[in-house]
Amino acid sequence: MTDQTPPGKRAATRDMILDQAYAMACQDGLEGLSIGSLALAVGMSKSGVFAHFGSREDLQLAVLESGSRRFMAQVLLPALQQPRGVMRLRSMIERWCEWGYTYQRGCVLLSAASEYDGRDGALHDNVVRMQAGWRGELEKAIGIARLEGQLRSDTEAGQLAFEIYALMLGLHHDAGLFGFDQARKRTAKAVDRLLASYTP
Amino acid sequence: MTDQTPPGKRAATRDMILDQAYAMACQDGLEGLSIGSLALAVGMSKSGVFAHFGSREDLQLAVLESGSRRFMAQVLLPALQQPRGVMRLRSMIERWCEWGYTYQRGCVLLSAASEYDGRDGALHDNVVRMQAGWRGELEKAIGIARLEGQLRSDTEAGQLAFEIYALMLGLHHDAGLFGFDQARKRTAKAVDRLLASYTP
Amino acid sequence: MTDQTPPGKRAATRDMILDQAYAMACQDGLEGLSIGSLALAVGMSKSGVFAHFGSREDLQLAVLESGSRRFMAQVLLPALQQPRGVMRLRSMIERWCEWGYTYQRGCVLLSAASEYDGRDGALHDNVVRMQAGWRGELEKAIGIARLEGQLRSDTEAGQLAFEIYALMLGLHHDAGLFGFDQARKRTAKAVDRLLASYTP
Amino acid sequence: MTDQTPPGKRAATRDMILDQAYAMACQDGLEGLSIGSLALAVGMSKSGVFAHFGSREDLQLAVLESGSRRFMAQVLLPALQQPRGVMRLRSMIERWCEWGYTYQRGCVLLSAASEYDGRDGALHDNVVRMQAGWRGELEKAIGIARLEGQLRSDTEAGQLAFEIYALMLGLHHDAGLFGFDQARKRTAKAVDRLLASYTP
DNA sequence: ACTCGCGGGACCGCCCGTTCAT
DNA sequence: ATGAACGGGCGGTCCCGCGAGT
Repeated sequence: MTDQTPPGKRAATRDMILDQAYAMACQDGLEGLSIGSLALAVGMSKSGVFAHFGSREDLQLAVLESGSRRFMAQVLLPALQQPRGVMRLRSMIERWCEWGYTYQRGCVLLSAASEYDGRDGALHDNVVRMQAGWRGELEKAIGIARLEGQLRSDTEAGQLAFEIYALMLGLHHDAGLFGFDQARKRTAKAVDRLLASYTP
Repeated sequence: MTDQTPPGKRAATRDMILDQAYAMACQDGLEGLSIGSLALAVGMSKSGVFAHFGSREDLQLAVLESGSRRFMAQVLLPALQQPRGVMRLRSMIERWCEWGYTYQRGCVLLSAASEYDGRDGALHDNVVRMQAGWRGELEKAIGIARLEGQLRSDTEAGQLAFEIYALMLGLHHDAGLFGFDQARKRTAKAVDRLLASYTP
Repeated sequence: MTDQTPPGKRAATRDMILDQAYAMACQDGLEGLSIGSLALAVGMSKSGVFAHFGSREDLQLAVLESGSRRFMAQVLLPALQQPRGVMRLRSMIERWCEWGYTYQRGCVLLSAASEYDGRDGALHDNVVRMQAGWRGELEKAIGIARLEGQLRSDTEAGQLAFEIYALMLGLHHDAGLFGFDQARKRTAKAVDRLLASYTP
Repeated sequence: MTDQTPPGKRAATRDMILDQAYAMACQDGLEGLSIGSLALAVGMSKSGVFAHFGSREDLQLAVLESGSRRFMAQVLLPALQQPRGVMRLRSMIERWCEWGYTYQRGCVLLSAASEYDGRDGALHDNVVRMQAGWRGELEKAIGIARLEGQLRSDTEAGQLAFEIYALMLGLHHDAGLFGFDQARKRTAKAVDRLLASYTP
């Protein structure tokens, strides 16, 4: 519990770096991260920053996972508090819409998907794993809603999850290029229409 | 007008470079373009390539515009041959779906949108302009279809265009991460359902 | 004398580190030693290792001296047990030939000689001192053998010691590049011929 | 014949760099070469120097080969002008003794031998190749001298070449540590005695 | 007393976009 | 359209010191 250097100094510093790195990656993508500029931003030396991660790729992986944890904490977990069914599904979508636009602009996970879709390596693999994981959560919520009788019994979870996902990509895209507000409204409308067409 | 070098030699070389650059950008994005590797690929010297564009950014702009022209030629123009109305709209979507997956994987324009959405500069501006232009074409086609009575009279062109766009993003996303075929099928289903819900 | 930490804990740790450092220096030379990899090899932290020596140079000096002590223990001391004269001299040479090739390949002292011959500093000075010391031992043994009448009375100790030394360098060189066995045989022949030509 | 950049500009610059690199490697060994300090020494930028070689290893290889060419030009070729037999062999040895101590101290080839004997890679391979080549030349000259009847008919070329080589190593070693002059004298004596013992 | 965690600063090899004279 | 060179930045490794824990 009590270490030799103040309790969690290392972890604290690492988290601080990671926070900054996450913020920077939200703007410039994971590929845009450079250890030098990150070090400058957190007021440390390059080697000091470097030592916490061991390699640039490991830093990127850490940022990616950090993004995933944040996403889970702010989107998935609160939604799981909601009652099962469409209400929970809607909550996931709702929170997802706000996610990334409260504090900063952009979402590392989505950017990462397009940055690493063509390549291979640890980054690619983890991106796929995370996207698949979250997609699975969506499908699970859809499945529950169908069981509850709140979605049509012939609803294909994969299909609906894909369409929801597409709308979020649309939101992200339009928000980046044309502004968040209009995109947000259109997304809301589209979600309503989408769910309506799957309602019995 | 007539130089010592054959009439269009310079332009021809430039086009050749641009072709290669476009192909490379499809894989690694506009930010992944490097003058050195491009020069290597076309068998010229770095400065030879460089001289044709003046700066890396201008090269990227040229590649972007080249992508746009290709897109117009392969997606928009053929669709405009189709009879006005939903048929033309469907043709646009259909061609859009295949675009980028016949010759190579990926679409520079879409990648560029996520690469430059947060930044500013000439690249960003041009990306926005092109996206807006294409979105406008979609909306125009939607408007015509509505006038023809093939879409419900309360159809908001901007909204529907947004939703179509979102589906294409979904296709692009899933194709990159989980494979083209399944993504293509889901997109087709979603498009059908989407247009159906806007049909009178 | 008696601390809170067991009596010779520090010295024991230091020796353990030194052993490892010596082994590593046999392979990569004194200049190839790095505190980081040494720490990794002995399972300590870099600063833990560092604290035992104060600087990289001091570590190198310690390794050098360690090499010298080992050499004295395995080559000089046993030879001094031999009866005075050519027999003792031959014993020195014989043991020298085997030295460094029983446990590991290479000899730190010889490598150090070529690593530091051009430079100056503490390392250089110590290398010179040790080489001179060992050369002196050779000359002393030669002098005794001459007094015993086993070498010609006009034998110059310095000259003969130089030639013996040269053969050992030849052995070391050829062993490293072309293999130990052939080099060993040629060295043996040369030593025989050399001593024969100095025998009355 | 007439290029756009002055005839041999590139080669001239490269040679100039190589000269400096060779001089530096004579002092600090091939492993001591660093592109930064080399660039500083020749008054160019790091990238300017780098571009001439493509990698540090290639630079080292170039320096190594440069050393070999110098050696051949200053030692082997002039000796081959001498009449066949012991005279030529002596000429090789004589020139070898002076080699490296007229302009600068030390010999890259010999240092390289001890730097790379334990490792593997292109450097090691080339060092072995060059050492073997030169050793072959020595043996060839010895063989000729034996055929001429100037060396005993039972002379083993490989053995004698080894012993000559050893003496040169001894010269190099002692010159570096204790001064050139004394080492030179002892080497001369030893060579005389060595050849005498192989003379019929 | 000894060891460690943590960080700094210099430097490394390498690659980038860019310029200028040819 | 080229060849030569530049300046700056990259990720990474090195040796080293400070402050604190056991």
